[in-house]
Amino acid sequence: MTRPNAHRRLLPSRHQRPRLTPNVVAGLAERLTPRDAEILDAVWEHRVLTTDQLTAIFFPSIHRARHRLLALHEMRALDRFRPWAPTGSRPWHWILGTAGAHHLAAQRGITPAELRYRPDSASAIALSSRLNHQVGVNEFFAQLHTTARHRADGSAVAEWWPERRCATLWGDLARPDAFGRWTEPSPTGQPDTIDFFLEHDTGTETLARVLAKLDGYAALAEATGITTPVLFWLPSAAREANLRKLLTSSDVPTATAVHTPVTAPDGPAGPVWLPAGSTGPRRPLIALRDAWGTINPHSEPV
DNA sequence: ATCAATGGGAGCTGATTTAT
DNA sequence: ATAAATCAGCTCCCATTGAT
Repeated sequence: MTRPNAHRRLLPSRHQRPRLTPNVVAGLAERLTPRDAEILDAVWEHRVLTTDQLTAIFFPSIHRARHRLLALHEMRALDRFRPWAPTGSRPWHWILGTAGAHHLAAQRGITPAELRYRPDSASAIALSSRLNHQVGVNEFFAQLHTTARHRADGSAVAEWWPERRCATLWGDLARPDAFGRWTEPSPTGQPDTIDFFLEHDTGTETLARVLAKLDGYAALAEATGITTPVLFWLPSAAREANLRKLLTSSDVPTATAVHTPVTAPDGPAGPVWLPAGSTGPRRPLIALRDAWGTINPHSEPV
């Protein structure tokens, strides 16, 4: 009963997962590691994370990630789906499972109902037209985690607030895809930090509509007294060039980058950012602070 | 001593591309 | 048209490591 791997002999696993009884939920509490709990939390907060993304954030190797995620799946802590792909295969996409929701609620000291978890609404993302967008946003932060892990110098994703949390706080004015805080060590000893709002662009909105969001960000900056730069993470060089033509005047600091593997091989932490009004060279994420002068450094959001 | 996590090998599935 | 090669990703298995 206490051997987590014993049940793995039972195949096919999909049909052998236990029903959700109080016993299952209680058993989960004994078998989940602290990292497992973080995974459940992340999958709930960010709706859906792929095997690669969870590996980047939590695991030392893809091999171990698959191993543990499968175990969590069989415990009903996680659910998963695999989007159809025109060519080749896609990784598993992981979402919170019913037993995982119970555990997460207990961990937070609330009831499952208060968590507002519904299995069908959680899995709705699988068929949602926003799946690619959500996965893209999460990929941005997964790549930051990869950079931090690879450097092992103290660089870190200090904050990663999902769209839902941002909307709760500021939704009447602006609805960023995420709020983030990235830190890197500096020679002074005091770490460098940059706060940002992410606008992950998949090219489906008109540029006029994208641009119109900046009014909301300006209003938000005025309301809170904190100016937080907006980063546009774009799918193609053409899209970026067209947007930059329109970004010439703005009350909010902005920067753009193109997120193809060729243009951003090192992810968003690398020298890919071009501040609005600048002609180059492209700067690393951390260097954007200097690009706009000192905008209330180290200020707390909210 | 025990048990979970890790690292890596081997083999499987499902899909496409290339060769016969 | 059929078979073989190829590819990404997942699972099974075993030896080792690490924490308690």
